[in-house]
Amino acid sequence: MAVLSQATGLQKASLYHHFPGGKNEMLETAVLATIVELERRVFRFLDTNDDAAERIAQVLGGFETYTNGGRRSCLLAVIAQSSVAENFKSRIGAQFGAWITRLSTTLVEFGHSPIRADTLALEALETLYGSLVVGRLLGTFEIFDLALERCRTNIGLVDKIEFS
Amino acid sequence: MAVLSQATGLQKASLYHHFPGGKNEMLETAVLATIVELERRVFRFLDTNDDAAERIAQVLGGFETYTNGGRRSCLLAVIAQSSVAENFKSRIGAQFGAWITRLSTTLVEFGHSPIRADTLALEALETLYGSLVVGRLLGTFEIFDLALERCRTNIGLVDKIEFS
DNA sequence: GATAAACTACCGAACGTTCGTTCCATCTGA
DNA sequence: TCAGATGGAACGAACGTTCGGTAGTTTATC
Repeated sequence: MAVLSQATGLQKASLYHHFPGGKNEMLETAVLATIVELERRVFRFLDTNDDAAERIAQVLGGFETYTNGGRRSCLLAVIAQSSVAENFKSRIGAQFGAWITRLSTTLVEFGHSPIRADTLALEALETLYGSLVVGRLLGTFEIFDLALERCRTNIGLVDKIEFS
Repeated sequence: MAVLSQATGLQKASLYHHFPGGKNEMLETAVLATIVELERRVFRFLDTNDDAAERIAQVLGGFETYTNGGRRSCLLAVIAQSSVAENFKSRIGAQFGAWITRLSTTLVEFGHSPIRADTLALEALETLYGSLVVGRLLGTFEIFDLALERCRTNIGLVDKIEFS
């Protein structure tokens, strides 16, 4: 509460005016807001009119800006670890499932087989979130960009360098 | 404190007898114990007398049992996310740096180039920790085994299936 | 080998502090 | 004028910590 009070510039009593449900409602609002933010800054690009390659590239770029180049961690990932958010687990799970499905669909449109697309979509999220975690463990942010580049290569957005 | 009290079967006052430094010392002990556990159950295998392929396989298998097949998350990853453990960040970072270096050395012995080995070592940890996080986000543990298998394939421990 | 002294592990009870919450009064803008 | 936004003040509960005491085990002393 003290942190929220300082961050918002409001006293605790004022926070209770906006969130009568208390701590629980505040957390729920934060979770839903994060889902909205991820949709707006990252996965929204899957549904534009650009061609598949461009859409995938925008998703990856969106995730880079969303995490500020790996410097900022994702609230959903943080609370998914702790036991705080048992209530939100199914909501978050369904949302990520939908995002992965949409990404996979776009990967099929890009040219991959359905099975390969499913693997690549899951693999991409694992790589991105994994590099966020490992970056924090190591105390460096450089590995995030490497992971992002690896994603692009695996998907086929970047031509592999050939030594010929 | 209540959780620790219940988990240990000791009253809070007794915990303070064993950890006069209070909450801080308890967290520090948990962090150091986790590092010891990871060394004992996972990375210790890098320094046995087995050949390189066997050692790497044992490390991956050790991580699988350590996380109970992706069901249990790693304390270090959890606290590295939060701002709780600013004090331990450098300690954890140094430790993971050392582990990655040792893994990379073994990968060179296995036959990879030094540069490729560095990449593979980092990539392996990212994949494993990433699948832990994404598994929790999705609410499923099956993807952990897939990620583990992908690690083995990338490293070259498993022959790719050829359709001939 | 018996006795006292010191040490160890443990707990009940209390303490000040912070947390989560509520009530009520004031202020603001339409 | 009046609904909505804000904060001061208070409250019970939980947290983090300390203190004093008990029971059991070692160690030192004769």
